[in-house]
This record gives sequence, C-alpha cells and structure tokens, in this order.
Amino acid sequence: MSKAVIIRLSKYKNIIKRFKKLGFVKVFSDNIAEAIGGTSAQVRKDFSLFGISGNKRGGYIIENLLEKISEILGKDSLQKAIVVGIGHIGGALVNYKGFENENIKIVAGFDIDPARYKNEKNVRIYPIEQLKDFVKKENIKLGIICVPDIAAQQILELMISAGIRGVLNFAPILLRGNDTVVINNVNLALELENIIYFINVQDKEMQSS
Amino acid sequence: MSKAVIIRLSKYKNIIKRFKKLGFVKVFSDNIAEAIGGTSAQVRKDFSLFGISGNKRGGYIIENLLEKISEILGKDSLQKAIVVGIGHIGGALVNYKGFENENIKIVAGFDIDPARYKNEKNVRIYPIEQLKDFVKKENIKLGIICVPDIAAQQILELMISAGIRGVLNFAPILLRGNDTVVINNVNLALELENIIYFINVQDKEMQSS
DNA sequence: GGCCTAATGTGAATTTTATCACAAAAAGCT
DNA sequence: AGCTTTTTGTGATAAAATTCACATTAGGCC
Ligand SMILES: NC(=O)c1ccc[n+]([C@@H]2O[C@H](COP(=O)([O-])OP(=O)(O)OC[C@H]3O[C@@H](n4cnc5c(N)ncnc54)[C@H](O)[C@@H]3O)[C@@H](O)[C@H]2O)c1
Ligand SMILES: NC(=O)c1ccc[n+]([C@@H]2O[C@H](COP(=O)([O-])OP(=O)(O)OC[C@H]3O[C@@H](n4cnc5c(N)ncnc54)[C@H](O)[C@@H]3O)[C@@H](O)[C@H]2O)c1
Repeated sequence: MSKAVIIRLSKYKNIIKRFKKLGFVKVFSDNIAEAIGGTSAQVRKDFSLFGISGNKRGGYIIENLLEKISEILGKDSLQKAIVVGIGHIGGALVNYKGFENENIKIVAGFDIDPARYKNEKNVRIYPIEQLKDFVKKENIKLGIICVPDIAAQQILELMISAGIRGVLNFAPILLRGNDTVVINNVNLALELENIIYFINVQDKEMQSS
Repeated sequence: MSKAVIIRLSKYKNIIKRFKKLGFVKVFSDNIAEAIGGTSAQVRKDFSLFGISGNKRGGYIIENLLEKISEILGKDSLQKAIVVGIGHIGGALVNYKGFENENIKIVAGFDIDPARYKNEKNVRIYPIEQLKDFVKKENIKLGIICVPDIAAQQILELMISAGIRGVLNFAPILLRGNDTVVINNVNLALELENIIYFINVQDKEMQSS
C-alpha cells in the first residue's frame, strides 16, 4: 500500500474524529472529501481498497469507520517514541502536547550535551550513551532524529542497533538505513524552495495572460 | 510541473553543491542518483524535462548545472520570509541558520503575545498587528504559520491580505486559501502515524514468512 | 408496497509518473 | 584513424494513481 494512501487514511481518521466530536453519527464520502480537500470518489476508492464499506444511501457510521481505520493504521495502542538531539527542534517536540491526541507519546529525549539533561516539563532527557539500554528495556520502536546533519547517520545506526524500527529525520541529508527500518524525512528548506518555485510559476502565468 | 519533480530538482541542487565543495568539476547522473537515493535514468529524464543537457560520456559540468537549476527554481536572489507564532516551532525556525545556505532568510517574526516581543538572536519579533504593513513595505512573499491550529486560518487570511504568496503551515488543519497563494503543510503527527503503519506492515510480513 | 432519490462500490478509462532500453555522441586508447 | 567504452538523451513501455461513470442498493415518502 502506498505511502500516499496511508497519509490520506490518517487524514480521514482525523477529520472523522472531529465530526464525531461535533456530535455526528454518520458521514458521507462527500463530507470527508470536502474536509480534507479531495474528491468523494477517492475517499470511497480508498475505503474500498481496505475493505471498508458503508451503507448505500446511508453513508458511513462514524463509530465503525474509526474502528476500522484505527485497526488498519495500527494505532489502537499507545505508541512510544524517543527524540535524539534536544536542541531547537527536539525541544519543541518533547514539549508538544498535540501528539497525545494521536496516541503517540514521546517518553524520553537523548543528547550528547550535559547541559540538556535537565528535565523538560514532562519528558526526561538522558545522555546518548543510555539510548540503547533504554530503547531495549522499554521496547521503543519509534525514533526522531533532531541532531545536526553531520551526526544524523551515526544516530540512525545507533537507533537501528538498539532495535528502533521507524525514524522521523529532521536532518537535511539522505540517511542510509536497511530493510529493518523505515525512514521518513522532514526537510523544511526543501519545502520552502518548493513554495518559492510555485510562486514564481504563478507569477509567470499571470504575466503571460 | 509536478511538486515531486521540483523537490527532486532541489535535492539534485543540494548534493551537486556538496560535490562542488569537495572540489569536483563534473558529475554523472549516476553519482547524483546514488547520492539522493534514486535512479540515474530519472535524473536524466528530469534534466531533459527542463532542457538541461550534459555531455555524452563527459557527464555534467557542475557550474553549468547549478546555474541552470537555480534559474529554474528561481533562487538566484535571496528570498525573505516571515514567521508567525514564535512559540516552540516558530522559535526554532527564527533561530535556525541552515536556511541561509539555501538563500532563504527569515527577516521577522510576529506574535500576539507581548512576552515574545523581545528580539531573538538575529530576528526581531513584532506584534501581529504590524504584519500587514511590514509585509507590504518589505515586499515579503513567503510566510510560515506556527500558531495553534485554531488561529491558523485567520493568520492565513491576514497573510493573503498583506500580499503573501506562499505559505508553509505547521498547524494540523486544512487551510482554505485561494489561487493567489500556494500552501504546503508540515504535519508531523501524520508523518509519525505513517511510519507506525509501515512498521506494522513489516512486522506482519516477517511473521508470515 | 411501489416509486423516487441519494448514496455507495467498483470496474474501466484516463492521466500521471517512473522505468527500460538503446541509438547517438564523445573520450580515450592503440 | 579506427575501435572500444562510457555516458547521455529520449522515445517507448510499464506501472501507479486518480477520475469517471454507472449499476446497485437502501431509505424516505406517498
Ligand atoms: N531549527 C530549525 O528550525 C531547523 C529547520 C530545518 C532543519 N533543521 C534540522 O534539524 C536538526 C536539528 O536542528 P536544531 O536547530 O534543533 O539544532 P540544535 O543545534 O538546536 O540542536 C541539536 C542538538 O543535538 C545535540 N547533538 C549533537 N550531536 C549529537 C549526538 N551525536 N548525539 C546526541 N545529541 C547530539 C546537540 O547537543 C543539540 O542539543 C538539524 O539537522 C537541522 O539541520 C532544523
Ligand atoms: N511543537 C511541536 O513540536 C509541534 C509539532 C507538530 C505540530 N505543531 C503545530 O505547530 C503549531 C505551533 O506549535 P508550537 O508548539 O510552536 O505552539 P506554541 O504554543 O509553542 O506557540 C504558538 C505561538 O503562537 C502565538 N499565537 C497564538 N495565536 C496567535 C495569533 N492569533 N497571532 C499571532 N500569534 C499567535 C502564541 O503566542 C505562541 O507564541 C501548532 O499548530 C502545533 O499544532 C507543533
């Protein structure tokens, strides 16, 4: 199943949750599409792909939908994560409360710099040397890399050796993993460049019309 | 031109710059592909799409390549950006030095909370009321939204009314723009859920083999 | 109960994206 | 100078993703 479909499923889940909070019991593919900025056909196709079905004319029962989607996404249980590199970005993440809505909890931070070992509000920060033990003992599967690019590959390897299975990487370099680990990258400079390009395209289109 | 191609072009540019720093004068499509984790055919196809050509058997002259790509990406000149919401994420961004390599400079921050108006190391933080004037006077085209989700749509509208043309949004909601503005979203919870899904898929595959 | 309408579910068609594969050109060697 | 090798550039092909379009079914109404 492609990454894009799964991202859409997560989006569906989020907005369906919002509908639920508003007191709705049913939704239509139209409602969902509108709310995430897609088409109803795609919503239905995606659902069909995962064997999720609703009621002709009656739409989908929110309760059922959420259950099915959560099952697919594997988010029934709380997912624990760690952050390595408690600088600007890492610090923002360990203090962020929004992940808990999604059943994700950052349980520890790690850094090489002793000045970081003070506890953040809720999350304890440990020396990097303790990562491996901690991850093994707590059976952590998810790691977030917020160290400078120069250190990122080395941290990835440490994580892999500790048994981490999924990584979100903020360092602007290509990490070399292996087939035991899935890596997603967040590259903000790339996002900005992309926006700049499309602004320029728009400008040119306007000039020529 | 699709977003994905442009993202690849940016990646090409970044690694070509790195080759240049290492003293290389030429590169081959193979080298580039290897470095960004793609195929050489795709590198060449992408180049061909933009009319970038090299020398049969001789590869590409780095100097030419960089010039051509920068021209396409519209990054010859410095791009000024502003950040709204100088909390955890916004604070990280205004203190980040890495964007300057990419010819992007965050020139100001804006917040609703007077406690934020102290200057960050290099970037001044202004009351949100001053955004419109500032953006118009300085002719800013690029805005980054780091406010809580509840405030994000309103900030987007303020940005649009001030003349901002491209937005990077960290709030986990769908923003409604118009055709004068291009919006990219960074949704970290979504990224994490995605990773969790693929970890689970891997697990199931292993069990069944 | 029969009719009408509004929704789903999904094959088929289309569009988009990526890969193949190979002719053509250039560099180097003898 | 001719032969060999390497690498580009790109049509052709394949694969993936999206949209279309419509048969099907269920709810509501008279
Ligand atoms: N801050 C931003 O806005 C921003 C934007 C885009 C990308 N990034 C990227 O995100 C990453 C983090 O950026 P930041 O601004 O938070 O950096 P930072 O310098 O504020 O923090 C980095 C942290 O990593 C720690 N560290 C360094 N080497 C380590 C190691 N080997 N093991 C453990 N910890 C180590 C440092 O002690 C520090 O606390 C960088 O790769 C950066 O390029 C940051
Ligand atoms: N911090 C994270 O790790 C993280 C992770 C994922 C998503 N996000 C998202 O990024 C956004 C920012 O998160 P954060 O943790 O930096 O939040 P934060 O609470 O630390 O900062 C938000 C800032 O926005 C300012 N603000 C609020 N309303 C405003 C308004 N109307 N105009 C101007 N300024 C206003 C506040 O004064 C504050 O300084 C949120 O939407 C959050 O959901 C953050």
